[in-house]
Amino acid sequence: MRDKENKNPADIPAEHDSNTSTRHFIHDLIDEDIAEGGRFAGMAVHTRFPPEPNGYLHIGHAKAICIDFGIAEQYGGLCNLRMDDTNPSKEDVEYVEAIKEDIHWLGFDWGDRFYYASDYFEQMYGFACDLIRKGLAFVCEQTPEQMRESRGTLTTPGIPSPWRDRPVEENLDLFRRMRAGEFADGTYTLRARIDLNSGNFNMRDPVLYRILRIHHHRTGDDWCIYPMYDYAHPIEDALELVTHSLCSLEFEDHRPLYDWVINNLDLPAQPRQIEFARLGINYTVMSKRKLRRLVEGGLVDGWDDPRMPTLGGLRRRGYTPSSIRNFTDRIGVSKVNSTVDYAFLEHCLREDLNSNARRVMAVLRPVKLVLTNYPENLVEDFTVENNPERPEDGTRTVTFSRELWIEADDFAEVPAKGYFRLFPGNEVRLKTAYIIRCTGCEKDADGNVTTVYATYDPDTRGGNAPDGRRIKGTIHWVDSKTAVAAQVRLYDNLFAVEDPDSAERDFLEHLNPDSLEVLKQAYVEASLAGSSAPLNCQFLRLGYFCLDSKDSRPDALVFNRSVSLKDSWKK
RNA sequence: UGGGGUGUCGCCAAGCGGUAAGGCACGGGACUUUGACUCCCGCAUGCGUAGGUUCAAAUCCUGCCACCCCAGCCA
Repeated sequence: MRDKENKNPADIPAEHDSNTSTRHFIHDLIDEDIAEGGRFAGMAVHTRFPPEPNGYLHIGHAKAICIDFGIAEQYGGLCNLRMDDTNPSKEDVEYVEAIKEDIHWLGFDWGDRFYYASDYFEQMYGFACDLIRKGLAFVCEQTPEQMRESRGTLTTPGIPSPWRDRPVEENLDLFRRMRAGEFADGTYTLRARIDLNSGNFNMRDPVLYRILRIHHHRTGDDWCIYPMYDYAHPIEDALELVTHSLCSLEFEDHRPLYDWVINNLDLPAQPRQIEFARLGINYTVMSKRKLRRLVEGGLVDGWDDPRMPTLGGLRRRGYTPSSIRNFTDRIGVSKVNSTVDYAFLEHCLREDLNSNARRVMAVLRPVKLVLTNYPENLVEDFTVENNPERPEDGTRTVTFSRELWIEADDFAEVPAKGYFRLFPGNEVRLKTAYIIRCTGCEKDADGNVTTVYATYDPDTRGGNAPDGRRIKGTIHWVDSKTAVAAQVRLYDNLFAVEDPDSAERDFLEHLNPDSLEVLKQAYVEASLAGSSAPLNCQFLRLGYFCLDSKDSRPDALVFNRSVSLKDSWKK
């Protein structure tokens, strides 16, 4: 049913094309607009993603990107990328390239439609003069304090600025001189003349232009007056022939002003603003301001720390573009303030990596296993499948000898109820190698197990029992003769509480002290020697890991755990 | 107290007057050379709440309640 509206159904991943969650209320509204014709007659659906280049993109932006580009795609329309750079005090070119890179990484492309709001400064100035001529804007001399006082309160209307009825010619002259740099910063503003009685503060004569002598990253010092978002945005959209301007819920109050600008100017299009809820995820924070505090406070390893919800962080953590697109697609789009479980994001990653990541064996917390009846100098080769989900990915060879590394967790001197791994007297299968029987262990002075002893059954090569006996446990291992040492970083939630934002206390007080655990002496199988990023793989029975793009070197591997495997045993 | 929004399972979310989809999480079972994957089964007599209209209401009407956003020369 959904496909009826989708001009391009082939672009929707097959695994959820029967899922209604990809269709949502915005589709309904657009369908209505198309059916009505009217101001959208003859126009292709046209959206835009308009970030302000003042920080790095995070997964909340990914939701918006998927909606903006996704809807354009589904309707056979277009989506522009536009830097909303109307406030030079916060912006920097540094972010522009990073933003473009992140969007491309997600798999979206804006073609030749990359724009800057600053491209339109001259036209915006002209439109402002039009508003003045229509008596819809005036130059105001109120200070910020005076403006705040005369704006009124929730229950009382605003009172008119003393400059509200300034004659058109005088307004035109003053506005021209504002632009010419005749006045100091903050001394004059251009304001819209709308409705001081409105219950909506945005309509109580909002500021349209302010004087700001700040070097702009693109226009340099050409301008000393800059347009405000509420005035600039509808013009930017209209000039680009955008039909549907999608944004988040907090702009609902701004829509009347958006429409006011559209309706009072002679623009080439009349875009419609539609608002949706922004993404929240538990155990993390999403505001740029807070993420910045984490970075600047040195609490994380930069904007791309693998624990960060930034696209850079998720990428370094091992998240794939399709896992993120899938996630944003499946959480749906609505107007309800919502917080999605982090577990769902993890689910989407596991789902992707389960079918695509090659399996390897690695031992994170090594304990030596000695097979006392295995010949001292014998080395055998075993063939292992790279991905049981995808036989076409082939096989590889791992070596096997008398001394192996196994996971400390896979041995228990005294097994808990239901434990079916290695313990004295018990049999276990070494993945693809042999069935072994534990005979005991050796401990150091502190009681830590240092070596586990076992005998192997030579008749079970490959792990098959000729007598058909059932072996419940299969454990992973790495040959100590060929193992490659590696550092492995395990990550947990950055915050210890579900909603670090809500509490009375500062969000930083909820940081999870155990969000990072570094294992300096792990062992991975020899096939991984010399690898370099990007590399996603599954460490058998442990989880999905990737090479750290910053710190790993072919001769000194560093892995990040992207997400653990589900574990129905965990004590 | 003004304006704008939203309330369907622990978390997302369909539903648009005809008798509560789906996913995640969770619990149980089957399978298993990953305690993974996969596969079965279970999981809202209930849709913020109180009334009303109707043969029939999550869907329509009215009142209440709760939560979110807004008084930047930020976006």
